[in-house]
Amino acid sequence: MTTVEEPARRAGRIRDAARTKAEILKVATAEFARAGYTGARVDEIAARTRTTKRMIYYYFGGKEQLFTAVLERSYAVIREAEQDADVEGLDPVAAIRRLAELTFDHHEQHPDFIRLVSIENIHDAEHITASETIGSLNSPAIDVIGRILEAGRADGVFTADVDAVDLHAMISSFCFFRVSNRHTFGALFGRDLTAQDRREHYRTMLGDMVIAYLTAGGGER
Amino acid sequence: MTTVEEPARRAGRIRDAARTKAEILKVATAEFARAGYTGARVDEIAARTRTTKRMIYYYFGGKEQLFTAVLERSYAVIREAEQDADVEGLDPVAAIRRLAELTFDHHEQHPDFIRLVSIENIHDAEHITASETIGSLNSPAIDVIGRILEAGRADGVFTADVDAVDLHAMISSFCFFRVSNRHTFGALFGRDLTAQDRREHYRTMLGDMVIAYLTAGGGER
DNA sequence: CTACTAACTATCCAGTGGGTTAATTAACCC
DNA sequence: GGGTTAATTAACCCACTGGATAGTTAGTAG
Repeated sequence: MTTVEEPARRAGRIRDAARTKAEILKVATAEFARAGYTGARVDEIAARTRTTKRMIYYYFGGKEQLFTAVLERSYAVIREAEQDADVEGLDPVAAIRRLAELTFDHHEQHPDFIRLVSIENIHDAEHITASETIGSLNSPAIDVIGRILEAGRADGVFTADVDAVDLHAMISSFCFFRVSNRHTFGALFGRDLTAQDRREHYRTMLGDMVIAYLTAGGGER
Repeated sequence: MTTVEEPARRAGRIRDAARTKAEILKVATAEFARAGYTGARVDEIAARTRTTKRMIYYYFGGKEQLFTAVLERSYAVIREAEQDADVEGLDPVAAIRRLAELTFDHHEQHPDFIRLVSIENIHDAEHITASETIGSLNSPAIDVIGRILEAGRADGVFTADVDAVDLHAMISSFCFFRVSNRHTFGALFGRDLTAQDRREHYRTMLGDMVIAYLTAGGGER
């Protein structure tokens, strides 16, 4: 009724390349995390965007490149978070525990990122490997751990023979597994690793484990 | 050449339901592990089998049920392996270390299983949850750990306040992550967690970590 | 030897999904 | 304000994919 043509009008048809691109990335991140690389549908991503499918190909080239872009952005977010990790001024033991807790918190707060990493591993990390922006710059977390380890050994409190990368692997494995495998673990053992009333328990457990390992008498083995 | 007709002949056209079913399962396991649930192609699975696609639907009903069957069989294999874990007669510390090493070895030897579990987690463990054969029976590993923990606490060597399920999570997380995330970890930090010349290093590291945690003075935190 | 059933093969189909072609329009430059 | 380009839309394409239909043959019971 009323004024004839132009039904509803294409409302927000304002041109903003940056915004459109960012919106596609955001939606794509959620969709890839939800359904996996193959399971994600380009049409579905487009539908949840204010743009069309063609825009995805216009800006990213294809599904594969879109997924790579999603990974690149996700890793960039993490790196930023790691930059903010402030453990200066703490003694080595407290610093490591703090860092482990930060890792724990970060994994908990970004389940979508965990899923993307799992998905990328299913695909043998081929996108990350091909990407130039991801593989190059090292994680700041490694440097921080390295410095704490050094200080701890100088103090004589850390006796374990590990380097920063391996310790990072140890901490990450616990945090990552708790989120990534919570579904199968819950189904198999009837225990929700991410239940809120167990959160502190696991957070403490992680810190205890790492510190115990680092400060162990060195007698065992 | 030689005898005319019947080119090669449908050689092994012998009827054997069990063998056909087993072959489909075997091929499907590899294909799902390789490409993920959505990425796996029923046609491809059929092609790698001595049978046809129709047989898959004949025996399993559909792609979804086939994947569930693959998971069920994979978990059954693990359970069998866990049954064989012989740690009787060892003192608690040695027993736990041995069990951790067995877990380590098993994860290393079954990367396809790791991938399947990762894939199933991406799908929120919906297949396992729906399956009747998997969720029901508990893992024998939990019972073994439980008994060792009890003995260790009775001896006074284990001071940590953990139960069997959580300790299993701790051990599994390290072993699982090392295999499941080796690609992204390698790409990011330039370290191959599954390199053969590092194998002993990580195996020892795992045992040290778990024992240190269990026997820690309990002073920290 | 016949009849019957389980195991198996060949072929087709409708919907889907990544990608494309081509036309349109907003913004920016001078 | 005319022209150029970047951003955007609409419609189409066709290989692929899970699944289905229907027909065939090996084994076996009587």
